[in-house]
Amino acid sequence: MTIEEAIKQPKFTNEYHKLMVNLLYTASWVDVKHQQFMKSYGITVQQFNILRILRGQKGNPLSINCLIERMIDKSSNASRIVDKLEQKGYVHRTVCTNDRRQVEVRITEEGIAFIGQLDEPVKSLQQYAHGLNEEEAALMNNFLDKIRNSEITNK
Amino acid sequence: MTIEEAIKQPKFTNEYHKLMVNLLYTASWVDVKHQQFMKSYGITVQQFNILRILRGQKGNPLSINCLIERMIDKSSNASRIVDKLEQKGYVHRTVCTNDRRQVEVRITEEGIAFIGQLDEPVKSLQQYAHGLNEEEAALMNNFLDKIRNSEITNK
DNA sequence: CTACATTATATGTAGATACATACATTTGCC
DNA sequence: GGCAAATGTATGTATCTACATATAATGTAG
Repeated sequence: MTIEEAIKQPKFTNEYHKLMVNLLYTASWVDVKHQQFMKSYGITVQQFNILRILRGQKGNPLSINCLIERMIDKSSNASRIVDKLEQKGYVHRTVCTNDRRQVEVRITEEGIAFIGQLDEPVKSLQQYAHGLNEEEAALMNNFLDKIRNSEITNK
Repeated sequence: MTIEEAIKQPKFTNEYHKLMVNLLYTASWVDVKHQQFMKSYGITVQQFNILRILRGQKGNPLSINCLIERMIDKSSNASRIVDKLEQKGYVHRTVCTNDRRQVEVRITEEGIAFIGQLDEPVKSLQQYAHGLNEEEAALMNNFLDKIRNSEITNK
């Protein structure tokens, strides 16, 4: 299905207009797929991303601020997402002794076990990118970076 | 800024993994820009999109279902978005006489005047796509369509 | 025509979100 | 040390969202 069909709009003013719409539409489409997948495991996409970031730390903790820096959608309430993960027993909070304003968030054994069980099925989500070959994927990564960086030059 | 820098992740497992993350991150980035812009005019992105769809109808009404079909992010509560627009006086609802289940949503004169005043400033949002030349934009549109269509073949 | 399924929209509800603000702690300056 | 600014996190609030359900109108099988 082309983007024109997907949103029943026969034509766009130009290729750039179409690109903005297509980008937002496709990302929303991918996001919904991720949401549905995560929901079937009783977790949200944001919770999953934070768990994965923490696992990548190999036992080292991260503060809430560091988590925000690494999140795909920089949420203003990472604090409450961590709340949920803590309720589920997947992460653990401790006050940082060096700087008592900071909170050290660490993944628990349960968290590691839980996310580990998702590793295989999660790969299927990446398959969405496989409509492209590796060269095309690399090119598109390049384009996406360019879009974000065009801000300064254009305004 | 590369996607690696943007989310402080030094490397991805492969170009496809990176693409999924980059797509979600960049779309969220663009979306936030749109949100901020629309907010400065007292409207949400979703409300704006519906208004623009209705204006494109040249006076012909659209049902709620038709609106959903044309929305970029197919919302489950288009009904309530139309509520907000009606409260602002930008659209008008009437029951369809042929099928009394349907609601005919029409843009009002006030709605046309309101959205008309946004035409020029909205163009600046499209500028985000101008980090690419027209050929690259077309190629990327092609890639985005491919990503959505890879679903069937891959699962 | 009646009964039941389907369609179109609206609404109730729990949870998530953005934004502003609060609170505690640390930093830097005098 | 004392005090204002800055920082890191949490929380209050209104709004938004997804999902389930309600309501009403239409279609259809018998």
